[in-house]
Amino acid sequence: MYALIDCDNCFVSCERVFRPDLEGKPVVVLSNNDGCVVARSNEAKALGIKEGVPFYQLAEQFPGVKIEALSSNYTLYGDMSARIMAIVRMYAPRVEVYSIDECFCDLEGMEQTFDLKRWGEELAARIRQWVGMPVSIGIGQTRTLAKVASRYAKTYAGYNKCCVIDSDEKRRKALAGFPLNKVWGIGRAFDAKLASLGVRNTLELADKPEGWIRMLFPLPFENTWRELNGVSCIDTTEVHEKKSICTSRSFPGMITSREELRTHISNYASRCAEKLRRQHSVCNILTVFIMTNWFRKDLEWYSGMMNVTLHTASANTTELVAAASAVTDRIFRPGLSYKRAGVIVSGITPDSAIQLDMFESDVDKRKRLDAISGTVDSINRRMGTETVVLAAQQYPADPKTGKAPHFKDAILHNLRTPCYTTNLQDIIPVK
DNA sequence: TCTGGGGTCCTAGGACCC
DNA sequence: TCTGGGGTCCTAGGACCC
Repeated sequence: MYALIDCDNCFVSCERVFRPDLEGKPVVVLSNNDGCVVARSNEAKALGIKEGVPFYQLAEQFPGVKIEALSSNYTLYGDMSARIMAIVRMYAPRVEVYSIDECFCDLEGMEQTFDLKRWGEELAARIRQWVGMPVSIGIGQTRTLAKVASRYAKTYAGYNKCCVIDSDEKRRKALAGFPLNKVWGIGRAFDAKLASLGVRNTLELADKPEGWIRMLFPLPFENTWRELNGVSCIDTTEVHEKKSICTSRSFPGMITSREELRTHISNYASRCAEKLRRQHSVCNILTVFIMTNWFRKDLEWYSGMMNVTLHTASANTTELVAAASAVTDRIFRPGLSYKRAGVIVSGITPDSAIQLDMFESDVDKRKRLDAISGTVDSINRRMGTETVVLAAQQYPADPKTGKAPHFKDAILHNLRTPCYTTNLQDIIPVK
């Protein structure tokens, strides 16, 4: 059996722990640049606020309605998440963190000694008490069925935050009442396709013969179908080495200057290098992409993307920034207004086994550059991110203050809440 | 005026190699 | 006039997840 522990409206709930005045109100949390709605309270969902709507449209859609909106505060959410996962680990030996707001537990061997329904109820109550986060727990024979169960636990208060599907009878009953587009692995496109094939609910899909699935759907979909039938075949065991790492941003305004774009891209490359070093990896492919504003139909649309293969795999800031900068020059088209750009690194291998280039002439230079990156990392860890950066990452100084703005400030967060749990200055006073 | 960011896997076509 | 078979790599796009 598997359990899914899933936070209820995670980002909103994190904020409410420190802002109890937000309880009972429609609350939304926004994406970077306060662009889109990424999380909603139940009250906001009940109003009909859809996920992903642009923030500025809320005022048009809901005139006169008081909606509390907050910028996203990932430092806070990450810390809250870590606390929750730590509690789950006290309750189950094998925990797979699947995302910031959910984790799976492999419960093999626990069925005999525990009443799983009570186990789940206790865990949910403990997380609520210790961290303040409401969670819903679903338990089933496969991870997909655990997901189904967690949705029931979330939707109906009668489950007391934990729903267990532990018999074929319960499985069939649960699937018969389950909308296809809420199944893990079925998105808009498959939902539409299934509808056109006359499949009306999840049980009807599960009952289709294997050959039918295989003929009409791509490979990964077969796994979803098997899981619905109680055959576990989707593994979420944590992978420590990612296959690709991406740093990208949309700009609050638009960028026309090559130099400004290059400065941003240098910062993305630097972030990618840091992420690589954090997971003890190196990459040998670096991709840069830039694009104009998709939504501005009155402006020319352009999207440029280019790879560069590094002679020697690297996680070195200097080398990745130089590579990214060179690629940027090749895809940059003057006269356009750019809205979004990013750097992707791939071809990732462990940094313990770097294959040197046959023609690498100056191995010592590489070692020196790596040592510099390591030193910069430790300074920035201690003194704060971007205390030390390459000159290429530096934005022009503000003429008024004479100070150069930081990359981390290049995003708008007008409705930002404090880092209650990670910054001493932000700790709330207790009277 | 204002429209997120970070991943995974799969497929298909074109360029190029032998 | 007739025009193969087996690869790799890159690009681009589409599906899904959070």
